[in-house]
Amino acid sequence: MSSLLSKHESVYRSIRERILTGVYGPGERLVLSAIARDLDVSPVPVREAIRRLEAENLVTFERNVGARVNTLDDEAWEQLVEMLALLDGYAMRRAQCRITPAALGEAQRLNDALRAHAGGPADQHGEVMALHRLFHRTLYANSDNRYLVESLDSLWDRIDASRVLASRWPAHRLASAVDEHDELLRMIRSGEVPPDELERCTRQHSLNAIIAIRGRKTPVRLQ
Amino acid sequence: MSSLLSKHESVYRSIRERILTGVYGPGERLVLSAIARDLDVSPVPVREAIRRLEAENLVTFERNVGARVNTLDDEAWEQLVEMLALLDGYAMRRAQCRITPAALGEAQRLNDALRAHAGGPADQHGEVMALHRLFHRTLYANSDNRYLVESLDSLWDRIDASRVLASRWPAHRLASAVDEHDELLRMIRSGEVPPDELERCTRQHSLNAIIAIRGRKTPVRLQ
DNA sequence: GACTCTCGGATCGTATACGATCCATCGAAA
DNA sequence: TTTCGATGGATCGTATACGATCCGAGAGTC
Repeated sequence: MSSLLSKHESVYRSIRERILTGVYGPGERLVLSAIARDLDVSPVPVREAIRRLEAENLVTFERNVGARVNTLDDEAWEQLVEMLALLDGYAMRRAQCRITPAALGEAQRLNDALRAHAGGPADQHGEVMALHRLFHRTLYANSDNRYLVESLDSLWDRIDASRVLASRWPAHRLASAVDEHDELLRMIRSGEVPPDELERCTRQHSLNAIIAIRGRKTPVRLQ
Repeated sequence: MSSLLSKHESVYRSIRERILTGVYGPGERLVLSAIARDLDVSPVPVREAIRRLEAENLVTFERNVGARVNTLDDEAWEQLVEMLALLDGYAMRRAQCRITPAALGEAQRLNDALRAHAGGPADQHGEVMALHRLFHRTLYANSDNRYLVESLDSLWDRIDASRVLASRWPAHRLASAVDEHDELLRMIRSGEVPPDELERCTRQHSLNAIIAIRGRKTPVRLQ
């Protein structure tokens, strides 16, 4: 008599899911006993799940106080997105000569779906964010480096959990992003763009998100 | 009446230290109850510690079977070093205009110490590895991006734990590495090397480690 | 001799129990 | 009124207990 998942594993997935979808928002307290009661397990597997989430930088745990969903201030958020730009740019470089026509087509389809949202109502941020993330993942999944893909997934998780993009992406940025995506797809299809150039452009595309969010508040000082 | 560290924390540090220094080698089993007895705690905090190490990719845990120190096959090792090359290259780019003369001097001193080992006995791999890691850390610590530094530290941990470098770095590689380090320091000091160029050279320096370890066994296929 | 089955020890998985710590609240003293 | 210290509830921290699972060893069968 064994369930497929250990309790600690299913608790881990539940909490993680709730953090990524915003059910547990940034800064929210995670009380072990309350979660245990809610998920109908004892506090022990909940503690294990929280430890994993702590190691993944999704929650912060303070001794004798408890766990909280991580919060990102502006600087931390920008540094994370900068990491994303770095990894995504390199992943695109690696994917350039490995990517299948099917994956390229899928990416194009996703970007077209994004474009359909560009003029639409601003209350569908959740769906836009999911499409955007999936567009990038469809491409970087072809980079053929397991750790690169894992790191990118993890970075996106942290960025999603912070709700910064979801709440502050300026509406006008979406149109530019979609155009940049198209340009990246063109570069890959052409097969004649030097790797350095493709990596540079992909990196810049992600860095543009930082500039867009900063707006005119602070001087841009990237690199 | 409180110790500075919770038991789970001190257990975590103990096990981690043993993995990084090779006391627990790759593939070695970590039996919870044995570790608990050894460190004089109950199995519960040991389990928490193992969960963290699992999330950090230092150990793998299999349900109802137990934990093992992670093993890296050649391909996995190369992919990790490739990540290291990517992050380290970018960190150097960011550090270029931030690095202090003191840090530069320290790096030079470390590299000189490395050179002193270049012709010496081959049985001091441990010390050479530590110096080499520290040389790079002294530079990338100036990159002013917290997550970049954390990721680099974590990558070095995993690479150290795999014992691949320690056991298979060809002796002749050290001399070349030391020369490349000098060249990187020169580039930073000159203050006139374009960021792209510095990043490219730093990245290549790390990739050279892969080529050196591969030897002539397999065709080199980077990027 | 090879295969299967059963059994038992090793090990993990989780619940429960209870002590330790923190912190918000409230009352007393300055 | 402000400050300080006491108090109690909320919450974490860890030990213990015991059931569940795995896996290897040995017996039994073909």
